Amino acid sequence: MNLSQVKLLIELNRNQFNLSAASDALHIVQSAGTRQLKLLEEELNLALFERKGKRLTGFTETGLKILQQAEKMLLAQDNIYAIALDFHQPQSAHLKIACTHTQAKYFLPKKLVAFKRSHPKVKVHIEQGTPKQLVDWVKQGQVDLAISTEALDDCEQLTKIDCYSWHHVLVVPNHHHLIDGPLNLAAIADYPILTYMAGMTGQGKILQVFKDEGLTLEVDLYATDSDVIKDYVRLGFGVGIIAEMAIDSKLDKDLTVIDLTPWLSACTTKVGFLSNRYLPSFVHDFIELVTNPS
Amino acid sequence: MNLSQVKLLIELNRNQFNLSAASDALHIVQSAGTRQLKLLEEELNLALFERKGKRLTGFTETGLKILQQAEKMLLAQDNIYAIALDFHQPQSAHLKIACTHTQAKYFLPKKLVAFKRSHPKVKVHIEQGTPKQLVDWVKQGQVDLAISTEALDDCEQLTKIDCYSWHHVLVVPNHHHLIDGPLNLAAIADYPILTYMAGMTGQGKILQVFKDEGLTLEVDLYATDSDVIKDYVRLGFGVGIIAEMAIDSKLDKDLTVIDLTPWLSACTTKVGFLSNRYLPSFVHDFIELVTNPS
DNA sequence: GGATTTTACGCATTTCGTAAGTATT
DNA sequence: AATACTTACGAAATGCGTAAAATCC
Repeated sequence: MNLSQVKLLIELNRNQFNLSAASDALHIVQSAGTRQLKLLEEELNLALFERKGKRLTGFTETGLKILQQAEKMLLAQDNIYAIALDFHQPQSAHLKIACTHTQAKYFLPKKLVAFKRSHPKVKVHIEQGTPKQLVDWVKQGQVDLAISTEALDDCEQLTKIDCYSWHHVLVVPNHHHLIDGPLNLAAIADYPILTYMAGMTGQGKILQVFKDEGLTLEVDLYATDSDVIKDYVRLGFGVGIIAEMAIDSKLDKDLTVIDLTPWLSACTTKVGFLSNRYLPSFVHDFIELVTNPS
Repeated sequence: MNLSQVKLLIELNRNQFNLSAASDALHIVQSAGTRQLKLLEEELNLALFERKGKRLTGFTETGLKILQQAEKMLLAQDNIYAIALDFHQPQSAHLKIACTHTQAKYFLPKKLVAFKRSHPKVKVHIEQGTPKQLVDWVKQGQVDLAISTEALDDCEQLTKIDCYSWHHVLVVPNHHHLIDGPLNLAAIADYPILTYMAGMTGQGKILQVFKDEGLTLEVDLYATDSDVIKDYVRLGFGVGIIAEMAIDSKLDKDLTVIDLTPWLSACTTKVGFLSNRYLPSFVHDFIELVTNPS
């Protein structure tokens, strides 16, 4: 067996079993690709691919198992190069974080200040997206880690560590009627609701709680962004349900914040990363930072 | 990079950084080994080994990190060959189990009967040893899995799944004084105790419970084997504390079994294996069998 | 007919082994 | 002196590219 043969398997998988395309990806002529595949199948003495005449149509059952191991081999190889790179230019290192808007704006800043203090030369990238996107980016190795309340748990491959727990709060304009009357879910449901998009920042949990009470929420605005929600609350569109850390006690004096802990259970924000992938020490340092309270 | 270079790293680690020995292990002449190491270090542009003049004395810090990835690469490669082998001769397959005496004699039999029924052609090996040995054997790949109550949890690399929970029982000859009087730990501690060796079958838990009560146990016989303990109980050496599943209601009619659940908490027997290592489907079937209540 | 895979042949590169030389214990 | 590593050189093996043939859609 050969590393180029292993790479060929990966590329065949990426290119819908097209030998020509896979060979191109490896910068060899197509006939060389055919030959290497043939050699590998001969060495293992089994068919890695289903064939329709000469064309490859997919992996065999055994081929699929072998592909999985092939991916592990190449990941480890990539890690070796990453380690070497890390050795040569620790200074020009890049920390790539994927997270949602709420984390980027309200959780990360103080963490990154601390991180920059201990690692002044590391460049930081913050990629924003939906929780599902974050997970994809981590899986594909585009980013080092993802910080999110959602979607991380759905992915088996990711190692997850808790960062912190928090609650949702209700935000209304000052002097809103809800402030005076007795508070309960039914009272809230009387107003148009502004909150997060599906799959973001614990939104599913919010809707579920109202549904369990037999209440239908009239959600008038779905946003990815806590600030957008707050602004439309200011404009009188309705009442907002957002994450508690999205409240800025100085800037949000025109809003009244109402505790929802009696009704909504806590959410836990986590950091997720691929434990198989080599991560430079500064990435581990950063994970340590975000998973330890303040 | 090259698979033979990767193998060379592994062999250098196994052979105390002796290039000649490592080269021998790879069936190449020593000069070829030197050359490959040089090529690899040149490609990565870093020193993998500490050197004293020409001699290699150990891995550098970076070299050690790379060694770990190299081991992952070769493990995945071995897995590919294992998958191919599994494909060609599923019939001549061998299931290698490591466990303690108690598991081999009192837990495995009914499981293996069921396993043999569904996989008649698989040959079964049962390797007995102390819990620590079992863990080593699994880590080194000498066996497919270990079944034990102890030591598995100490090993990070192993994947552990619970098999079943059980309690310790007190065994005494019929008509023993302990049967009539009020039972408590102090009463038991009045007699010489026969039980397992340190590190076996929940022994640590037993001693601890007595110690917590301020009692010192007079252990007159430590054994690895429940049957040995029972026999010496029969001979009047003292009272035995053994695992409940080691009682055979038919063969042990001359012994009285006394429940210890009020004092000793439950033990959990687990199966441990390397999740990185490829295990043929019949091994997974067996794990399923032992982790599901019969 | 265009795209894809297989096979054959010659050339370039890689890697090995032999052998001689250098350093370490 | 024995062991361990490096370097030089020719030989063997591996792997590539070109080109032509076969097959699929």
